[in-house]
Amino acid sequence: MAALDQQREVLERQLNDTLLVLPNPCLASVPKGKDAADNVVAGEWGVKPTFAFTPKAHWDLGPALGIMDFERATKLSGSGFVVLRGAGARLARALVSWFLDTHTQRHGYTELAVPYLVTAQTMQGTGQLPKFADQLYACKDDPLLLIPTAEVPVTNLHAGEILDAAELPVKYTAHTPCFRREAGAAGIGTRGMTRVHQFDKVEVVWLTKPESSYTDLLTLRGHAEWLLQQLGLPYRVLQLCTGDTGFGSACTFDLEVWSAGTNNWLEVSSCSTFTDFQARRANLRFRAPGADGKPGKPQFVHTLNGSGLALPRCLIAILEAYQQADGSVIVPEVLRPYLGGTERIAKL
RNA sequence: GGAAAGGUGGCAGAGCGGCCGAAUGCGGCGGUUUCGAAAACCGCUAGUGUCGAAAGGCACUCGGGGGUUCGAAUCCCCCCCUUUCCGCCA
Repeated sequence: MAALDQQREVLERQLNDTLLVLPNPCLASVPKGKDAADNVVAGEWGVKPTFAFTPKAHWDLGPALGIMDFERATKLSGSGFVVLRGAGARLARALVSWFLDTHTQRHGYTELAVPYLVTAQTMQGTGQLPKFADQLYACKDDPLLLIPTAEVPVTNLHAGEILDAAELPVKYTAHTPCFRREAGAAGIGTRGMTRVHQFDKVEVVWLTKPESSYTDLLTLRGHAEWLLQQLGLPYRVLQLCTGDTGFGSACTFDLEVWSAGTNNWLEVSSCSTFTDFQARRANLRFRAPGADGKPGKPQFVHTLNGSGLALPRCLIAILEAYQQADGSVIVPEVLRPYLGGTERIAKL
C-alpha cells in the first residue's frame, strides 16, 4: 500500500510537471498562423505626424535634452538600463499618475501597490514558471524572484480563494517596475530605451466570469486604447495569430504605438484573456448561486490582463511625435496638469 | 542566448610593432584683414595626477584587466560596452 502511494505520488508529480508546460489553447476566433508575420491588423487609430524636418529618434532627442542618460546608466548597471533626469523623470511620473487616475476614476479600477518580489509559487500561478525561468531575475539568498510584470502579484492576489459571483468582475490596476533578463537582447528594436531590463508599467487585471470574459477583454483593451487616444499618439491594434499568442493566453491583442523617429510600430500594450489557465494554476474560483437558490459549486474565474501602459515606449512615442525643429518637445495636453503646467520640454 | 563588425583627442576619422600621445577634417580659442562682420589666411587646442609663483616639467592614459616583446593604440587571452543580423518580448 505504501509502495503504491509512493508510486502514485511520483506519477502525479510527473503528470503535474507535464501539465505545467502545456500551453493554453487559443479561442476558436483567433486567426490561425505560424508567427508574428501572420498577425492580423485589427484597426488603426490616428494620423502619423509629419515633419518639416527630419525627425530624430528618442536616443538622440533624450540625451540632447538632458532628460535621458544611457551612458551613466550603463556605468551603474551595465547595458539595458536608462537614467531619466529632470523633465524626463517627471514626465514618466506624470504618465504613471495619469494612467492610474484614469483607470481608477474613469474606468472603475481599484489601485493596488504590490510586492515586487514574489515566490516561485506565485510565478507559477500566472504561468511565468516553469517555462520562462530564464527570463526572471532571482535573489541569491532568498527564494524570491523579481516580477517581470504586475500581472504576477495582482492576478495571484486572490489565489486559493473562492470569490462571490456578485463581486465579479474584480478590476485592479497597479504600477510597478518590471524586471526582465531579456536574455540576449541585441540589435534593431533594442536601441535606446526600446527594450530595457527594468521599466515601469501600469497594468490592468480583471477576474471575471467565463461567460463575459471575451467581451470584458474588449472593454479592457478599450481602456488601454483610451490612453493612447488622449495622448494623441497614433497606434494600431494587432490580433495575434495562434502561433504568436503567448504560452498562457487564449487570445491576445497588442497595441502598437507609432515611433515617428524610427518609422516603426512599438508594442506598448498586450491585452489577453487567459480563460481559466491562470485560475487553475492559482486555484482562483468563484461561487454563483445554483438554480435551486442554494450555493453552487465553485468554478474557476477567467483572468484578463493588459498593459495600460508600458512607460518607456510611451515616452519614446511622445518625444518623437511631439518633437520640434529646435529639438524641444511639446507636452501632450492631458499630461500638463501633472507637470505643473509645463507645455514644452526644452534643453535648459 | 547565438553570429558578425567595432570601441583612438570636444566630434568625425587615419594609424595596425619602434619615426605615435597620435595624421587629417570639423568645432573651439587667439591673431591678421575689416568701419564692423563674414570669408580667407596664420597660430594654438586631449584628459587625469603631480611639481611649480609662473613659464613649464614629470608620470599615467588610444574601452578595462592580464600577457607576448628590448619596445604595444598596433600581436595574444579574458571581461565590459556599442552597432548590425537571428531569436524573444512591453
